[in-house]
Amino acid sequence: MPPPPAARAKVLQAFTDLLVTSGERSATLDAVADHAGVSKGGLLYHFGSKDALVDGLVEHLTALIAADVAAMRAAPEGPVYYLLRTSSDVGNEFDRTYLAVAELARGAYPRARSALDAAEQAWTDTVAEQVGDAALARTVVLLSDGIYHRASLGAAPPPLEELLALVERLRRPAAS
Amino acid sequence: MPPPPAARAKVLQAFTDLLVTSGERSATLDAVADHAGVSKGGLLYHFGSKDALVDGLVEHLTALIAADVAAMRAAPEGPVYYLLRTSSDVGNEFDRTYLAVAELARGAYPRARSALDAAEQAWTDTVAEQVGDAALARTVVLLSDGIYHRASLGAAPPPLEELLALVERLRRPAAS
DNA sequence: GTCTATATGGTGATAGAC
DNA sequence: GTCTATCACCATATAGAC
Repeated sequence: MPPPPAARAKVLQAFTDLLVTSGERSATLDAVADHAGVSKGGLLYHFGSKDALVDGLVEHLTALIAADVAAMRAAPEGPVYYLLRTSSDVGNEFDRTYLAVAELARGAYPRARSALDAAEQAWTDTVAEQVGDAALARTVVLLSDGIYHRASLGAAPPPLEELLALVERLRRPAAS
Repeated sequence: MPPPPAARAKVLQAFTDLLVTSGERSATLDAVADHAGVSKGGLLYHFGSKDALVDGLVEHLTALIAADVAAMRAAPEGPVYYLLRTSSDVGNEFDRTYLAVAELARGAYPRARSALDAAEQAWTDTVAEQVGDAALARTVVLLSDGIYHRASLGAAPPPLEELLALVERLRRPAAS
C-alpha cells in the first residue's frame, strides 16, 4: 500500500494547534490550511469536509488513548503517578490532541465526546486495578480532569509534586 | 433611578443557557434573541454589540463570585465542604454563569478569563485560611475544577460523599 | 495532488418604521 | 422600547484550471 500523504498529518497537527491555542471558533478551514502550509482546496482534497476533518482527529485520539492506557499499565511507577504526571504535561502530542477533541466536544461536535468518555473509563479502571479503591481511583482521575480544565483555559499547570504527595498519603492510610 | 428593564435579565439568562447547553458557537445573537423572547433588534437596544453582551455576563459573574466567597467564609460546614458541594451543583445560577463564562474564555473572548482567575484565587485563599495547608487548598480547588470540567462536557458529577471523605482524611493525618 | 475562483448560507450590525 | 428589513462580511463547500 502507498504511504499516507504527509500533508494529512500536517493538517491534523495544524488543526490541533489552532483548537488548543485559539479555541474552536478560530479553527476555520482557512486558518487550518494557512497554518498547515497548504491551500484550502488542498486541505479539502485530503478531508472532504469539516466533519471528515473532525473524524480524522477523533480517530487519531482513539489510537493515542489505546497507546496511553497500555503505557499506563506498563509504567514502573504505577498508573497513578503516570496519569498525574502526564496530565501536567500539556506539551506532548497526546495531551494536545485530548485538549483539541475536548474543545470539539464542547462545541458543535458531540460525537467527539465518545472518545473522551472512553478515555475516562479506561483510566479509572486502570487506576482502580492498582490502588484497589474505586473512590480513590475516581478522585485521581478527577484531579487529572482539573489539570485539563486549567490547561484548556490557558492557565499554568499546578506543581505536580504536592499532588503526588497527597495521593500517596491516601494510599497508605497512616498505617493505622 | 428607574428600575432596570426586565428584558436585560432575560437576555443574560438566555445567553447563559445557550452557552452552557450548546457551546459558544451556538450562542449567536439570533439564537439568544429567540430564546429570550425578544427580537434581534430589541436585544441590540439593550446591548449595543456582542462584546457588550459578553461584558454584561462577565460583570454579572463578578458580582456572583463576590457573593459566593462571602457565603463560603460564612458557611458553618467550612469552605472545603462548601466549595465541593457547590461545585457539584450545576443547576444553580452561579455555576451556570461560571460555566458560561468559561465557555467564552475558551473562545474568542480572552478577557473573560480575568473573572475566572479571580474566582480561583479567592477560593484558594479562603480554603487555605481554613485548612492551613496551601498544597491541600490547591488540591481541593483542583478537584473543584475537575468537577467543572466534567460538567462542561455534559457528564454527570461524581458522588460528593466519597470526595469529602478523602479530603477529611487529608485534613487529619491519621493523628500520627 | 494542489491550486484559484466562485456559489451558498449564516452572523453581526445598522436604519428606520411603529 | 421593540420590531422588520437590509447590508457587509466570513465560513463551508464546489467546480474546474494547472
